[in-house]
Formats: sequence, C-alpha cells, structure tokens
Amino acid sequence: MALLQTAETRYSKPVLVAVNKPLDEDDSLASMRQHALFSSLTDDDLTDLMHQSRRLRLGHHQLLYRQDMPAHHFFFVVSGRLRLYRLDASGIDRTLDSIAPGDCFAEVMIYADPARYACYAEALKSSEVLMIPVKVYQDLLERKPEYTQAALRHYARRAVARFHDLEIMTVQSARDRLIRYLIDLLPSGAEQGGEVELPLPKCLVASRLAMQPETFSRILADLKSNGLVRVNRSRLFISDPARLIQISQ
Amino acid sequence: MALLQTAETRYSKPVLVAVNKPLDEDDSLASMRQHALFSSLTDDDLTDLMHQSRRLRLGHHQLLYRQDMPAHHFFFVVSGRLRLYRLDASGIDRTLDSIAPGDCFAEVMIYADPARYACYAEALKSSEVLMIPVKVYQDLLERKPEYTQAALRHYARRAVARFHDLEIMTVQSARDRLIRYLIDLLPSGAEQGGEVELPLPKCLVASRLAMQPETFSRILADLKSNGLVRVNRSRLFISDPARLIQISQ
DNA sequence: CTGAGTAATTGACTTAGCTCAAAGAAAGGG
DNA sequence: CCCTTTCTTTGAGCTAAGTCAATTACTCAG
Repeated sequence: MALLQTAETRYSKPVLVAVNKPLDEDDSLASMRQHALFSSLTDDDLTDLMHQSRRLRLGHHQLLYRQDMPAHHFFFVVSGRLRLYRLDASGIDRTLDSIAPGDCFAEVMIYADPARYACYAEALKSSEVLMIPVKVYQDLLERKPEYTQAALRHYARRAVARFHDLEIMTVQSARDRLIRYLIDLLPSGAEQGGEVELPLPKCLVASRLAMQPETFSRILADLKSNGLVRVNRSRLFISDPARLIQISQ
Repeated sequence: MALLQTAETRYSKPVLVAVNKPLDEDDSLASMRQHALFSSLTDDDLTDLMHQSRRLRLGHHQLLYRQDMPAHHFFFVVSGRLRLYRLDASGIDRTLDSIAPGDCFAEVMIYADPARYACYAEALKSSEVLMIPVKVYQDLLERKPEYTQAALRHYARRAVARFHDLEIMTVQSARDRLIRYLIDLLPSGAEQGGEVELPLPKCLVASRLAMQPETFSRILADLKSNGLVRVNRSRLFISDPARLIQISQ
C-alpha cells in the first residue's frame, strides 16, 4: 500500500513517508498478494517464495536483462517502472511494453523452452524488482497443483491483452493508433471523460505505436487544438472519449 | 493423417481418397492428439471430450462467430482454414490471425471473464471445426488437475507468439514488416532458403500487416525484381533469407 | 467451358508521416 | 540549486505509402 504510494507519487507531490525509507518485506508481500499469480498462495508459501528470491535495485536506465539471455528468473515490480524493448541489427530500439509496480514480467519463462528472454528489460527510473527463480516457482506449482488454476487465468488474460495490442497495431494511420492507445488507457467507466497518465515518456509511446516522436507530437498538438485532449506533462485529459473514437472512425 | 492431406491438397492436385469422404472420428482423434492442449489426455478423456463436442461444417466465407458474442465454446480445426478479424465502426476489416488444421482457437475463452469473443471468425474455404463446450473442458481440468500443466505450457507459448506478432508490428516500414512476416513463415532450419506458403490470400496478408493490397503487391514485385523471392501463386521461394533480413535492417 | 465475381497488378496522383535540423523544456545527478 | 542530459516541440522538405482508377488474372459454380 504505502509501497505503491511512494512509487506512484514520486513525480507528483512530496510523499508522506520518509524519502528512501527502505521498503520492508511486509509491503512487498501485500503488493504481491494483489497479483493474480500469487493471490491464492498461503502466507507461508508466499513468504517462502519471497525468501528464495532476490530483491534488486535498479538505477535510471539500468539494464535488467538482454534479449536472448538464458532466463532463470522472472520478475515482480515492487517500485518504479520498467520497459521491455527489442533491438534490431541497425540498432533501432522498439518499445513493446511498460511495466508498473504490482506487475509481473517474463513470467512466461516459467514454461518457455528454450528459456531465453525475448527482449531487453530496463528500468525507466530507479526501481526495485523481485527476482524470482523460475525453478522455485515451478517446484511450488508441482507441490501444490491447486495454484495452477490462478496461473492459467493469468496467462489467458495476458494472451487476450497481447491480442488486443496486436489489434491496435493493425490500424493503419498513426493518428488512429494513438487515439486507440489513449482510449485503452482510460479507466473503464470513464465514458464521460477522464484523465490518463502516459506509462512511458512520449518518445517511447511513439516507438510503441510504430511512429516517430515528431509525428506523435504533431498528432497530439492537433488533437489539443481541436479541443479533444488537454495535455499537462504526461497527463492527458480526455473530455469526450466518444468523439475521439468517432474521429478515429 | 489422411485428414490433413485432404485439407492441404484441396487446391493443389486431386486427392487419393474419395472426394468428400466423411472424415471419421479416428482421424480427428489422431489430429487432436498432436495438439498441446490434448496430447496428455487419456484416450477415454479425449474420446469423451469429442463426444460432447459438435462437429461443424463451414462453407467458403461462412461466419463462425461474431465479435462480442457470448463465448460458450472454443474450437479445434479439423480441416480447411479460418481467419480471425475485427471490424470497426467504419466497417474496415482487419485480419489478425489465420488458423490451420490442427490448431485451436478462442481457447482463451476457457478462462475469460466475461466470456465474449474478441473478434470475428470465418472460414476462408470450406472447413470443418470441432466445437468444444468451454464447460466440458473446465470440468475435465477440475477432475484431472494433472492436465493443467499442458494447458499452462500452451498458453505461455501462445503469449510468446502474440508478443512476437506485436514486435513485427512495431516495425515502421511496410517493406520491413512484410520481410519479417515472410522470415517467420520460413520453417526453422531453412536458413539456406526455402519455400513459404502464404496462409491467407494476399489482400488479407496485407490487412494483417497494416498495409494496402496495392502496397503489398508493389513490395513483392520489387523483392521479386531484386531476385530476393520467386513468386508462384501463394507460394514464395526465398533463396537467401540472410540477405532479406539484412535488407530489412 | 463459360461467365460472374473476386483477387491481384499496375499506373498516376496525393498525402501522411519520415528525416534532418534547431530551439526550447524537463528531469535527474551531484 | 544548478548543470548536463535527455525529451519535446516546431519547421521545411522529401519519400513511402495511401487513394483512385483501370486492367488482367484467378476461382468457382453452373
């Protein structure tokens, strides 16, 4: 709880807890409890899993793993923010996902064969992750098969989310991709308008949406001038989502 | 076996078995055995699952389900070919996946909540699918928890595949997306060149890759004139994959 | 085999979005 | 708090890819 608040408010207003107070285990435990993969675990199993994992502090832009590296761990984000990206021969960097506190990533490696990371992972700001050995989690599932149900539900949800991401990317115009991306960020139930926080710096959102930062900037400026969004740093206020959807056809 | 051959050769040369010979259960069983979701099932469980499912014949361009319809079944393709697509407000049709005999689709619905199909599904040619009630499979997993391991592996693999699809779509140029798509179709181990069959008509591959059919045609013509691919209907021969990758940067 | 309907190609033109360049604004480290 | 670095925005020009239109080639049903 307190944990999430420190992370979330890092860029808005001073936090109530002491700065850099080491986040204790109880915080992480509570945060892991919320995650579908761990919510059904007994306290003992969860504590045990945590004790067999390593806690890692990452600095701004610090690399966590490289594409194609053998994958012996998956990760849970305690605080901060990370991004997943790929690099191709020409060194072009394409952002594929951003990870917030409370999320797991590379958890697909539990079942991958061969177990190699499919992309790079780096911290976008100073972050803390829990590094869970794949083997430990596998053993846990073997010992307690009842936990697999939760894992199945998690993987199914992830597959649906990726399918949806793919759907956005089959939209041809850069403008329409951006609009759909924004609509997806809106919390459900905000049909009458709402605020959205970009999970990545604008230039990386652009990369995620297969467009140039300049194009992103111009499209946003255009939406702004048409009164469709109000922009404040990385916070966007969308007053009329329905109109935005309509414009994107 | 014979089953797959009839489907595969439908458009190439006359088949050896009698035309439209009703494909018997044993064929479907053998074909399902190959699939990760069913390979670990006992004969009895698999037969039972099949008996509780309905076999459906679909004609050319026949719709199987609509986006947002309540999902009570998932599907196994016995013969033919299907595609998954979405339709937006303006009626633009965006192809997201093609499904071959031996594949499952909408199987994510087993864990979805709410269980609604995320896209349309239609037959690309006359096809046969097995319609498996979600409830029946859920009950099976509940009765035999040991089957969940296979399901987990399947979902993890699917998530990786979707991640990879997404990766292709973050490539900006239409030419490079097409090249990567072709490389992915190449059977692994064909680094020295090989033949690829487009799983969809060219205009739908174009839609899948977020480009116009005209653009697809021009890019392919260009690759052809540079001696990078030889084109024969929907069969492409790629002589030097390494050079193709290099060109795509 | 024939004809209708769909898919694929090609050309001419237009435009969205990329590139390069340069200035201005934020963010993070010391 | 200041300084450096990284983001972001804006402009100008260019190119890839979209649109429209017309032709040709396939596919399938009768």
